[in-house]
Amino acid sequence: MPDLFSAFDPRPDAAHPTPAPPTERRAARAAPDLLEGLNPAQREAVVHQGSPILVVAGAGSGKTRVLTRRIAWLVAERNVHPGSILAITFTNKAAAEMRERVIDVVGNRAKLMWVSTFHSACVRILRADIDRFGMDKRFSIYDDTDAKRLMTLVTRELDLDPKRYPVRAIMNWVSNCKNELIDHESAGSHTSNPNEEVYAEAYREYQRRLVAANALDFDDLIMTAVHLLQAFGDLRESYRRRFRHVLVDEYQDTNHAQYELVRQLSAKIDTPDVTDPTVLVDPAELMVVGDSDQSIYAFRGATIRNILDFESDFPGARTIMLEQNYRSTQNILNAANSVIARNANRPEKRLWSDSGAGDLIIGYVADTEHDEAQFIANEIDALSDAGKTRYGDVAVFYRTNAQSRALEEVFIRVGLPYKVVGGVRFYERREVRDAIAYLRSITNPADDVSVRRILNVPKRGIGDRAVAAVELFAAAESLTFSEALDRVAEINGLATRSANQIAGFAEMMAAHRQLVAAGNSADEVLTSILSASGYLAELESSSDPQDETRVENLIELVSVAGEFVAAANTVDLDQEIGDDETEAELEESAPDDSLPAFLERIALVADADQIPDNDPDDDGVVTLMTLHTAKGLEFDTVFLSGCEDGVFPHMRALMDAHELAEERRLAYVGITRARRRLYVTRAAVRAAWGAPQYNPASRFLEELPSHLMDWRRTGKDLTSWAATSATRSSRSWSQTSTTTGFGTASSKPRGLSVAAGDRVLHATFGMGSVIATSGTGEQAKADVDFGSAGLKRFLLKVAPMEKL
DNA sequence: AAATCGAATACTCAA
DNA sequence: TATTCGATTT
Repeated sequence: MPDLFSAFDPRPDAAHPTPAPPTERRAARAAPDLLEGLNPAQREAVVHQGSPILVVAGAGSGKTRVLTRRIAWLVAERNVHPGSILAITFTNKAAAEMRERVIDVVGNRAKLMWVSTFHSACVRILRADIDRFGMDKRFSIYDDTDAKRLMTLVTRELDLDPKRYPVRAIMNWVSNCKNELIDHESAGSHTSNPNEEVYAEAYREYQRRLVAANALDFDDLIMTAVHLLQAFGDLRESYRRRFRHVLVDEYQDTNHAQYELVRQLSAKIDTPDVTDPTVLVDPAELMVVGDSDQSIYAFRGATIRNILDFESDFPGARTIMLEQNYRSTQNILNAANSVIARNANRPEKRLWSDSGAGDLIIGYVADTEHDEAQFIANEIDALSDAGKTRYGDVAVFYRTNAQSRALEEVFIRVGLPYKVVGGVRFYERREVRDAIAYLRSITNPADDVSVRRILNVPKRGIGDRAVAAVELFAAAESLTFSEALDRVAEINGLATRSANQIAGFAEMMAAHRQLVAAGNSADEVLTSILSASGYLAELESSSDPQDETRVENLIELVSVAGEFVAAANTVDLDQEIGDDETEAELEESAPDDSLPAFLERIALVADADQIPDNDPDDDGVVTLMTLHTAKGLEFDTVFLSGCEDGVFPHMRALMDAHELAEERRLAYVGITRARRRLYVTRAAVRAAWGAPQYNPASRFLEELPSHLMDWRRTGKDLTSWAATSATRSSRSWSQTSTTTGFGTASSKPRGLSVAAGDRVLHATFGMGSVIATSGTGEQAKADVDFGSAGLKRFLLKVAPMEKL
């Protein structure tokens, strides 16, 4: 890979604003087009030269447009070589779109750009040079589930009490370390309590096993890429020479590791090549785009520090603000502004639009989540019948994936076409994961987690005892698990049947590694292993109806692989690459339909990559997704469902000011996705884990100016049973109802009845206020906020508590 | 070694 | 509610 970089000289970057255009025609056409329709601030961002630049882009202010135009401008006007551009986007889909649009303007040479997500870019860097850290270039990428499995093994080995040290907690801690670029060796010195000493030890062992399996988890992708650049000057230099322009989208959601990566790539070149004066010594031009009000990924280490401190991080930096919104009506913007204004310590910023006030925001309070879904379905139908919108222009948002169920049930019943984005993901289904584990075992035999997953799937009679014997042998001979399998004849204490089965398994895997080595494409290898392993046969002969859909999913996976292979082998014949590109460059974008390439692709698909395309020729489908997934998108009509305290904002955010601020930003993101129509809905009663939950109105609803609202149904309209404890102000309701549970009135007369909004006095925690109630009868519980003492949940039957 | 059943657990958000 | 885990049985 480094050879490829030196195979071309980046052309001298245009110091002059209007360089000689490659062809007269292109320049004559492209130059005016690229700035057309941009406001002055946008225009400035597009043509800015030299110093680092931060574009503060409010929601809907046309930042994607700015990014795309700027890249096109760089290539068409400033004669920048496409291969020297690195653009980081948030999703692969966004990357693909941006690439397409630039190709439209400057032609196929644009394919030489790196337009990708942080993770894809890092994988690319690692695939090229991770062997310098002693790892194989065919490393596996472990997702969250794989990582969790591995960590569970670690805790078992270290004999940690899973109650005291939950796997989840350890993983979060490790993840935080990696986001801060703290490796397993130095983690021990970053501990502040005895618990963390244990975490650090688990980190060390986890990492040791990860390396032994020749695997990286998601956080490693970024951290290891940064470490690679930090460790090897020549590598660092070659990337810095290569990338003359670095552009980063959604900068507010970068974490420390990502920030450091950007810095590494766009830093000054330390050792200018004095022998060749044409080699550039200036650092790459850096442009980052973001909006601190849309920062919603703190839970995975994102810090708005990066955007707030940009000017001090990059001396001489310049900031451009984009405040004009081209997306939404003024009513929607005012609503968004009014909500986000409640967050403390934010730089003042107000979006404005000249597209008119537009419709009022429609609010609806439903009795149950099903009624809420029914209202949404009815509204969508009515809008569609009236010709006001197409299904494809409508989206329904919710805070958590679980909320999609009620919506789906109703949408199916009324026949409303929809698609759920995210949630139970395709690649997380058992059969798909099994198939992927097979593929990973083939490409990366050291991948213990995958090999062990499928060793006895389908059943081969290789049980725990056999696995233990293999493990023992592997440890004694210091082999990987897979290598031990290959030498099954030497293993003692193995039942003959098991030994035979293992030998057969090892042979099968070896044969498939041959297939890959012989250059067979990903879909061929997949098809072969599914039948050779007997996996498909077992599902097909099963009588369990669930297995039918499993077979369908596997067929789907095969066809995904087929499409991948086909796409990799597609060459555009109608557009030719400029003659100034060398063979080496072309080779870099050469088709790769191999199995490792396929695995890499599917490891990094994001939820947002699955969003249905909006084909103007048909009606499309309604899109259902979480608020997080909705970031960066826009729809004519948006439903913000589940606006209830405890749901949105989420229960776990209620006690912490920072988390609450993040939830509010999430609300801001949700509201600003809407172009013309915004609905906010909530349900008084919602089933959670089987038991009904009564939630009060979301505090964000009160933050919407009432003159912008059109309430179709309010808390006062609730059916009486649903109104029970559902509203903050309805104390009278609660006294009539909750006491009697369901027909067991006499059994527990001492069960306290409370409603959200009630004040209570607790024997140990003192005074608090009821946030929400859940369960009925004997199981009735209440969540009470005691201020500094925190939020507690009580079983009302036994809680030493009285109502005030 | 595999199948079956009941209990426990889990729902934030995600590359 | 739905899946997963572990213990128990065959």
